[in-house]
Amino acid sequence: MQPDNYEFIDEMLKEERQQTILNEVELHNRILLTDIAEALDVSIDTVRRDVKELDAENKLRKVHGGAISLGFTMNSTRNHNVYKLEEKNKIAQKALSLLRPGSVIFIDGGTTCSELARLIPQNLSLTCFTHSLPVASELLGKPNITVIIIGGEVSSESQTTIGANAIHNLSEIKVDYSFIGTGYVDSFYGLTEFDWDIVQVKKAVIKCSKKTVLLSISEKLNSQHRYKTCDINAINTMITELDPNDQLLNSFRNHDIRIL
Amino acid sequence: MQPDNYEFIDEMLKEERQQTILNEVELHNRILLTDIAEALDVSIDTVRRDVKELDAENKLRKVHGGAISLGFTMNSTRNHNVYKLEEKNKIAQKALSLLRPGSVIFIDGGTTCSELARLIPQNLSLTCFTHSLPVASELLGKPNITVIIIGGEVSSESQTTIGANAIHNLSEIKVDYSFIGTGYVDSFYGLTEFDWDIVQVKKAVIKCSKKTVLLSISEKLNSQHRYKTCDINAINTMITELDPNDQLLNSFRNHDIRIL
DNA sequence: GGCTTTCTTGCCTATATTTGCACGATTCTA
DNA sequence: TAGAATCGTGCAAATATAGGCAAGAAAGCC
Repeated sequence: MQPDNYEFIDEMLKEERQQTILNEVELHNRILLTDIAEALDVSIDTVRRDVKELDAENKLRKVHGGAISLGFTMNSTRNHNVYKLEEKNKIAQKALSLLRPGSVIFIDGGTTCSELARLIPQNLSLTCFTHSLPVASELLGKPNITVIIIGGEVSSESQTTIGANAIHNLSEIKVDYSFIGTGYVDSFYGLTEFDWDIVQVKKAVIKCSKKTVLLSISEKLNSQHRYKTCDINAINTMITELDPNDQLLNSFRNHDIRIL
Repeated sequence: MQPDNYEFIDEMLKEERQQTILNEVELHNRILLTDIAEALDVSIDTVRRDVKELDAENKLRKVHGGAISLGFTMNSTRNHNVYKLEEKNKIAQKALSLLRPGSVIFIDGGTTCSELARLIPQNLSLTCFTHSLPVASELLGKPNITVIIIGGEVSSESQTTIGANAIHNLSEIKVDYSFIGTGYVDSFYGLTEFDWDIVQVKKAVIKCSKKTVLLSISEKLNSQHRYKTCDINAINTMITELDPNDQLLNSFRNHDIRIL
């Protein structure tokens, strides 16, 4: 989120401040307390108190570290993660450029993918498969998007469907692009995860996609964990918040990957 | 706010002063009492009294430290569905009494069913099927509940999955209880809906349930619409916010329905 | 005009609200 | 599980508020 330039007023009334916060939440769907505190030049405690009051009045929902709009979507989904939101926003912006009218795509779970879902423009018509509840919620408001949820048992941790049923359902579809996230990525070890069930689903996703696009913040580069989703070669396009020429991406250039 | 240069009048009448204050509020959307007091060269107490009177006359809204224009806050009242929330809560409370540890249940979409999902206690272990995203979200926080989403195309209006895929998925399961809502219910015409697709899904839900529980606010009693979900006899238990002996429920007593 | 009554205004004091800070508890991420 | 971020609470300083009081102005009455 780019902290907007608020009109700088020496003394802001509490009501004004709360109204400003509400406007920001409605505009961006979510805010960070720290951003608001800085933008409005008040202490974080004050913002925290304001948000708490607004929450009590049912004007928004307070979450750890920020607040989210309680608009039509029930993105009241538990803990909205606001970590590295700016980077994720940048990645999602780049990913948008791959979308064409009429495309059939899959969107994975995770905050970066949710951000992509959120940014998809109203006037773009798409068919979107997803196994992520937050992603489905983000997409629901957009009139030109057909949303299809992959059924199955819901993992409360990832808020996605997992398990045999989900994997089976994935085996019966074919999409043009899948946009997936990962816990860890390394040019040698490929994509890895902490959780076994998640790996199985991601494998199924990759299998049902003509092209696979990896969305990952640079922080995850050159890290690995226990269970392997796929080789790095299985990825067709890789998007980070970095400039494509950044040296941090050097080790990925030998592979047949498009880097955005 | 730059204190405007008011025409300096040695003795300003109370009426004039209040009009000036009103003008300022309309112009800037907000004022600080201290600014006004200084600008008009009267004591802060006088301004405070003026603003208090104007507030009582509904000309502006007094807040701590200042006043804001009435138009300023109007924009934020998006209707959030809190319609008849108390009744729905009462219904959900009654429905809770049907739940037993280990039960396998289905929960329909709609605000009454969401309320039921919200109220399910943390320590009750259940397997819950649902085709409603909001219901799934409510259940996700509860550690002892296995949540399974029925896959399919998502209807943005109802925030539930519908269509052939959802119906097929429902045909492959069997649950002890299903808790369903309805658009309209009448002892003669049965359960009816405005939307054809919704009806098809509800039929599939009823078919996969050993027992079907209808949750409906009394407002919907004795109303009907275009498409029929099922006869009233298909319902095993009916729950409204009314006392089970209420005369409004008389026409349902001839049928083999348990009324809670 | 003289008198009282009412209204307005400013000042004072006790109380309430707002705000920022400190510190331990809690939650989140890795 | 460790480290960091965030949260909640209590506290103190600054500011705002409510209500009482009194001086002065305005209005009504004789």
